[in-house]
Amino acid sequence: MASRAKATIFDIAREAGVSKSTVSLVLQGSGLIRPETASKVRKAIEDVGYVYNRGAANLRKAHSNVIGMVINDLTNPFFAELAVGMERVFQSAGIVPFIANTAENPVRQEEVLKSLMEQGVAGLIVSPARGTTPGAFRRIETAGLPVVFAMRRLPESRIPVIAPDNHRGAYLATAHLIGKGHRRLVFFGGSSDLVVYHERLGGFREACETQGIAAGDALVVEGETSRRGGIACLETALTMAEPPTAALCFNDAVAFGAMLALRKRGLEPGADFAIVGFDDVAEAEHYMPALTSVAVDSAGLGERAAHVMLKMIQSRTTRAEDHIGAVNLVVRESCGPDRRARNRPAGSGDAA
Amino acid sequence: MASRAKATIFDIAREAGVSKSTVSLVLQGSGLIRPETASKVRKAIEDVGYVYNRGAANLRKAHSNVIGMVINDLTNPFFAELAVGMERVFQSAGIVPFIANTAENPVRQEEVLKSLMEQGVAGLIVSPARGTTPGAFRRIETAGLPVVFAMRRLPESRIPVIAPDNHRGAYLATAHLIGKGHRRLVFFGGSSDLVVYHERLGGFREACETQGIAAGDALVVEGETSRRGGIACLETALTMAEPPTAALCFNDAVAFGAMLALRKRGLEPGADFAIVGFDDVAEAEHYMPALTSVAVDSAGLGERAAHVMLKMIQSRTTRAEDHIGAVNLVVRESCGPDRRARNRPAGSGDAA
DNA sequence: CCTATTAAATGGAACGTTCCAATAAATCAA
DNA sequence: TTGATTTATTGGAACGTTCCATTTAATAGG
Repeated sequence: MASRAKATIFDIAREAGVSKSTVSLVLQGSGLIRPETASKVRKAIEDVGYVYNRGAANLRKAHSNVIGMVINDLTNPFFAELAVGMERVFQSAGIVPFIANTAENPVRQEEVLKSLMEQGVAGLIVSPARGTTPGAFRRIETAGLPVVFAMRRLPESRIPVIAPDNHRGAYLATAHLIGKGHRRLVFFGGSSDLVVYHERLGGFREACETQGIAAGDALVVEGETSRRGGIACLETALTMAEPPTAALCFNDAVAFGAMLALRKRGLEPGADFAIVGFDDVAEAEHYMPALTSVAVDSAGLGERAAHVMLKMIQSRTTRAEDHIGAVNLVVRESCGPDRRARNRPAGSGDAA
Repeated sequence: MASRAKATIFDIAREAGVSKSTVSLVLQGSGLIRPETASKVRKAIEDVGYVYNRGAANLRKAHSNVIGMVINDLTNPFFAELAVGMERVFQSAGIVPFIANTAENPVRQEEVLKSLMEQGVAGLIVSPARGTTPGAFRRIETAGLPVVFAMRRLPESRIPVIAPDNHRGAYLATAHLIGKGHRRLVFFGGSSDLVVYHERLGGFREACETQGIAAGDALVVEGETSRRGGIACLETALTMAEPPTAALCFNDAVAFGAMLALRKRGLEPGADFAIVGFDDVAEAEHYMPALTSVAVDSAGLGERAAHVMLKMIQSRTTRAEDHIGAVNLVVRESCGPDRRARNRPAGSGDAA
């Protein structure tokens, strides 16, 4: 049954006693073909075990039906959620998204992008790896391929971005911490080569300033954006002369790491040290203690990114509006009041 | 700079003053070309903003450099780890893996497989969705495309499988539970349309039998293989006339769910009810309490699957040996001894 | 019955590569 | 110098589709 060489439309044509053009028309669901002929052809297709060669087709057709999704860290559940959101909308548009992981490695990213382009994707949705060079997307842009950045952006790039309102999210979270009585705050994780980092840190700083926290009391500890990074950040923070009592973490992974490190030191997250995360991944709700976090609706952002991409492809443009998604703080159990504040007059003795 | 129509090797040829064949040769890194000519061509490639059309090339060449990775649940961190393992080895072989998610949906899976085939992938690594029909891979097999199943298998299929030793893993875990004094055990999650389920359940049952647990005391509660499934399983188990004191869970997600449900009822996982997971995802170690689980070395299995695939492609065969990966039980804090056993003579009064 | 119109099916060129066979240029042996 | 050999380069025919321009067949109008 399995003929050695793979079947082409010519084989189908012979089998069905029609011309290759007729077969092609049937394959495309054209209404020009008489129904009986069409079903005869369809039977032949089945019989010869035909598989459509999209590469050959794309040689003539303008655009393919696949779009590439380039993600910087597949093991972060956050990105899986993003991916799932995108898939929902692409599926109903008859588009197949292929996901590729860059593992936060710009070199790998380069390869992956190249490969995706060579494959003839119709568009690219990218969450760029840390340390991506400014020129990394020049090739793609000059090729006129639609690209949208999801979650992350590059400095001075004209590529549209779909991302949550990082500044506001961080502001909200920080204000919450301050409202709980904390005066010595720290920002954990991330690094300055990430635009998102500056946005979140900016929100953190603004909240500190408007709520009257002295600049010197708003600490910053950079680090990896992973659980491991969170552990490291906490260790660093606790060795400080005047250690903080609350942390806003770059993302939930960092927050989980920080909580873990607290436990290792016999401290209880929430009671002994307040932690707020960012992203609100599914785990946040189920953690012990449940993590207070800034919900960004990752699946929703994924859907949005997909829609924008669809529109770009359709209108064959490479430009689109940025979309800044609403955020909201989900308060759970990981940030109680500052304990020391309860034992002293509030606001006193905080400046170093 | 960005010429409207995309550049082809002819454009490069004109630019460099050579023939298209020369360009092709350079593109393939052939040693037949004089170095100076080659670099002249390479410059032209750069100048015209050329992007290689792999679809066109594959029309002549036997095989592409992309392999498809079809995963049933991208949000399960376990699969992300598997994917990462595969990527490591494919990368060094110059192969780009494209990941597609089926979200445990056989229809979606069908689409995804079709699309991947049409794209001309060189091979497929698949963790089949629950409820995959036996014929789902017939098309692919008759096309002679190499396929390997990872983690999951289909009943009566000749497709090679890379999976952990599920039977043994379950046996080990169950024996551990019994060793801790538990006599009323339950198996949580999964369903009988999964071969893995039967394997793990088989190990569970065998351990019960050899360790002298009455058949009636080895309970089974089927359910989704997710956190939510675990919650449901636990609820069901606790409403039983004579509830179990320990559970082996189908996977870690189910275990996390079960622990969560215990907490909701004011019970402490480990102390009040023993839980063992399966897969040992990264979270297991960091959970509260840390989850005892069967480690399967997912990244290692991913690497193995990739190697097998590489060999199949190379030797253009569609057959390969199954690979059953070693497992080991990682004991943490989620399963203490049976409390009741401490208050009674061991082994008495357990049969219903 | 002839012509105009519509419907259905078809042949051929094109898409961007690879690869083989052929040519052209350079080197060598005699 | 001539012919043989090696080294670089090239033209042309595939590869499996799509799509346009045609052809053929069927139907309708007069």
